[in-house]
Amino acid sequence: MEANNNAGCYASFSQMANQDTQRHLTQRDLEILLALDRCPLTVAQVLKLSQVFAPGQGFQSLRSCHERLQKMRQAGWIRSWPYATTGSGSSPEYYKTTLLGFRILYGDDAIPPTKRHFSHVSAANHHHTFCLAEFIVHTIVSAHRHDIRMAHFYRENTMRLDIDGEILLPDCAFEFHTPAGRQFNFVVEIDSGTERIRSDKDTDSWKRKIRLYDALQDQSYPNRFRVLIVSTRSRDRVHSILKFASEQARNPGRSLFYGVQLGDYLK
DNA sequence: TGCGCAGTGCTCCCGCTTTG
DNA sequence: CAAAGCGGGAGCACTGCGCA
Repeated sequence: MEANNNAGCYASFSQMANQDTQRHLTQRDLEILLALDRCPLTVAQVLKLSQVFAPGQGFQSLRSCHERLQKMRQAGWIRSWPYATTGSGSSPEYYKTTLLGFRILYGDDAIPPTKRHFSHVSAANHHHTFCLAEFIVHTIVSAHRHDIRMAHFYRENTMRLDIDGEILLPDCAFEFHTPAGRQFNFVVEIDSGTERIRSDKDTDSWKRKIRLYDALQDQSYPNRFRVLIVSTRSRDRVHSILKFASEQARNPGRSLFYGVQLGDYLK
C-alpha cells in the first residue's frame, strides 16, 4: 500500500500565519483537521476520537469540543452540514475540511483528491457515511487502547484496486502496526444491505466483490490483507455474506473475509 | 480554554379533530 | 371510517452568556 494522505506533511506554522484567519492553530486543531480529512465526523465522533490525541489534548465534554469546532469553522478551516435524521430530535452536523484546512495539512500546493472532497454528502449517502465514520472512529480508539498504530489510511474511494481489468473501490483501507512490529493490512466494506449477495448482473454485488478480493489475494501473495465486512443491518446479513464467501473461496483454508454487525462492533 | 446553565430551533411521535 | 391536518410534548443538537 502506498500512502498519499498520511500525517506528517503539515505546512509550516509560518505558512499558516500568513492566512488571514488571525486564529491560533493548535496541535489539537491539526489532529482534528487530519481526522476530518479521513471522513466526515460529527461533534460526538470528534469527541470520541480525541481520546487518541496527544496527552492532555483530548476534549472533556461535548460542549468544549463543539465550541472548538465552531471556532475552526469561523476560521474557515472546516465546514459543516446537517445529517438527514431518522430518529427524534434535530439532526447532528457533520464536519469536513475546507480547501484552506486541507492545505494547512498538506501544504499550499496540495491538490484535493476529488472535486467533491470539500462539498456536502448527498442525502442518499448520509447513512453510509455516518456508519463508516462510526466504524473508523471506534477502530482508531480501540487500536490506540491496545497500543496499535494505524498507518497509511486511505479514505473512501481513494484506493483503486485494478484486478484483471476490473475495479474495486473499498470504503477505506489502512494498516495496523503492533508494538511487536507486526503489520496487518485491511480493506473495509460497509454493507448497508442495498447490494445483492449472489447476483451475477449487479455490478456491486457481493459475489463480484468476493471474487475480485479472492483474486487480488492470490496476486498479492505473500503479502496478505483482510477484508472487513461491516453490516449496518443485521447479524443474519453478515452470516449470509460470510457463508457465501466461504462457498466461493478458491482456498477454503484461507481466512480472507471477516464480518461484523456495526452495532455489535461498537459495543 | 473549559464548563455549566438556560434557552432556541428543529424534528418526530402521538392523540385529537376535521374532512371527504 | 379512513386519511389528512393540527398542536402539544419530548428529545436532541446547538447557541449565548457568564464564571473560573
